[in-house]
Amino acid sequence: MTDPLLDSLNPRQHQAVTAGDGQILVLAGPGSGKTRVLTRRLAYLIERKNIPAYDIIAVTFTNKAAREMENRVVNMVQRSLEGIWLGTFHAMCARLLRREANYLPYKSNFVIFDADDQEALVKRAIRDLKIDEKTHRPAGVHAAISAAKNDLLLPADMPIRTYRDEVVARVYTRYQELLQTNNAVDFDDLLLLAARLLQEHPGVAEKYARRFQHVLVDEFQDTNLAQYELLKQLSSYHRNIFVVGDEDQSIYRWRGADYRNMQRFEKDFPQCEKILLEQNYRSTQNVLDAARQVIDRNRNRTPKHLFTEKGAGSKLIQFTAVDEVAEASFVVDTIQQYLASRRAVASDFAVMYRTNAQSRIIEEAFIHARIPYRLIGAQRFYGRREVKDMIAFLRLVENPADEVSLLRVIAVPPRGIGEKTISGLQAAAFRAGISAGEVLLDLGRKGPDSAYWAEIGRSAALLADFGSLLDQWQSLRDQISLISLFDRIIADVGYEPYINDMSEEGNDRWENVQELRRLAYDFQEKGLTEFLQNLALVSDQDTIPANGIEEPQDRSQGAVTLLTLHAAKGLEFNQVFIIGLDEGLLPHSRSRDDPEEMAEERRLFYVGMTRAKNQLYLLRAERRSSFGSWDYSEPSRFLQDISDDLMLVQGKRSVSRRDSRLDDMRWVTTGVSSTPRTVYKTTAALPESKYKPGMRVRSASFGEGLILESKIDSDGEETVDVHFESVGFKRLLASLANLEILS
DNA sequence: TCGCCAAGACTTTTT
DNA sequence: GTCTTGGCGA
Repeated sequence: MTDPLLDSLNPRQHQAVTAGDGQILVLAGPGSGKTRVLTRRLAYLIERKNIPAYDIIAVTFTNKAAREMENRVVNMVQRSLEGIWLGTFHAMCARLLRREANYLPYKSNFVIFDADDQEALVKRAIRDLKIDEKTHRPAGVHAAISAAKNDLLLPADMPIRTYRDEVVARVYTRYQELLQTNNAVDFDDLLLLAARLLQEHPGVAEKYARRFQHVLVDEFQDTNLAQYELLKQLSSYHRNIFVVGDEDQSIYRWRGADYRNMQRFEKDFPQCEKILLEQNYRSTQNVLDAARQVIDRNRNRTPKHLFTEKGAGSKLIQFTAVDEVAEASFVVDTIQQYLASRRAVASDFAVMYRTNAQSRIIEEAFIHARIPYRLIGAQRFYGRREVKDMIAFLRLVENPADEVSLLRVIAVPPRGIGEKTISGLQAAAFRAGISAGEVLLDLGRKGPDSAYWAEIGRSAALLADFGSLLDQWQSLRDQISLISLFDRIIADVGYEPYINDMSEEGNDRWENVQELRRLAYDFQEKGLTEFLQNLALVSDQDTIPANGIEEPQDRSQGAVTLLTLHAAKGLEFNQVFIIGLDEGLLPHSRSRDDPEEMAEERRLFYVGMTRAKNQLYLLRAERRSSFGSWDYSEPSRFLQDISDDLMLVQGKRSVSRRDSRLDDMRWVTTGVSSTPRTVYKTTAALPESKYKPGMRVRSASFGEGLILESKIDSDGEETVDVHFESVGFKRLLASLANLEILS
């Protein structure tokens, strides 16, 4: 008899799924069936061990992973999953905190501030304390506060060794005060507050620890101290904790993740059972061997010997392009060749890069070649102004104390409320000891009878108008549906004509608002609070369709996926291009001086490599344009770790110089012809430029300098980039500059 | 108060 | 080259 739960598992997977009670540590290499083990384990506990779903907590890092697990388990078990705690760390913590809000200085309907809100609030804290914003950048201070929170440190616990530490501690203190008055928490607080709540209230900790007979954790290598502590607390009674992870895929150090939690786990639970999953079901042996050559240089890890039954497969291909445009066109040309020969469809491909900024050139190339692509991440939807505006209106209805949202929309669209009026409102709120939102509501309800009317003076009527709108929305909130509320807000403030000026961009903006409205549809039942929490906790990862399920669409061929290496974790593609294998980019220059950071760059590359099922392309460019001039770079050190027998090195494309007339031609790849040819550029037909890089020149106005670059545009006009000793970089028209050639 | 323009900063990864 | 910020005029 075959058992659908245990069917087709390899011996190691089987061992993990059916492991007994206690602490289980599964070291799962890439492509080794990690998700499968986790979902089967969950199903096994419920179905075979008769553990009520209610007594289980399973945590992941992304909503997508949680959803995927849920969907799979639902299909495997007869029983209902009702009552299970299955979700992301952040969502599970939010649930815990809302339930136990009476132990906290927050109301249970607190809002969750996203990255932008957090930075705005840090900025405000810095200004409140009259600290210089230039020397203490809000982003940097926020990063320091976030790091402290991930290490479970409150402002009072901050070690102070330098003046900077002292500044950070003060801002942190003020920042927390502001969050509290806004009835808001940030991402890190969700973890920190939950962990500390359990630490400080043994009664509460025991309640949850007794309930959760089994704790399951995905991506354990990415946990930070707060998460680790939380898991320990939750599993402290039954002591059944099942974690799955891979040190080699830990890529969130900068977010406080510590892969050594894997080792800490072994120390904290010496009797734990450790299971190694090494059989890979994704990649060819060549890809695995190359990946291993890269990752084996890291220390402090459990060596793994990934193997596959797929066979060697084809060699990796390395290509050196002359610049980032040539790099992009190699990607596009190669994909077109596959598509033309019908050996692949667009969705088989992924292009991965270290920094989001690299996506633009690639995007342009895809647009020109008319290959459909989808871009993951880069805040493209939730970061949009119009989307944030609408969310801010909704958050204000939910929680008028949310001053960040209030300030965001109080003058949107412009309604005569400016800086002065706002500071008057804030001053009145401060004196009354209540939030600005409450003052606004009072003005709206009572008009001239409000105690604040006279205090604020001239502009009180304008504030009262907006306050009255807010008041109406609040009372409508429980009477009408979420969608109706949404529409009502748009109508009341005249948002549509404000953002949609009928231009193409205006239409896009309005489309985004409509998209948000569609998202609200799914929360008609669950309500505003849930909708807002969901908006705060969705990640870009969550927009990637689940494995195997293609978007219901149009282009039956799907689209090429463009994404950062970070976003690639957990995914797989037939053909993978990793671009930008240059020193300074991958590994990134910011990791240069820190061995731990460098090791993480290596892991990041490893994660990217192991996404490839069949073919892996590694690309680099000898130079890249960075605002104005060219950056030249060496090949990434990681390339040198891959042995010659695994990799084919291809010649570079011959473009000797960037020329604006070629920019138009560059993309003229022949999409219709059956053999799309690479367009090779030559310099033969070009008019000679008078000035050449490296020449020394003298200018009447700037003195002596060195030619960095020279190009001729379509009118035959020559533009030169010169570095002058006196004034540095200048871009000049050769015909006007009258440069004298010295050498 | 608001919109326009110029100068300046800016590129690491994101729940 | 692009996005944000701040200053200035209407």
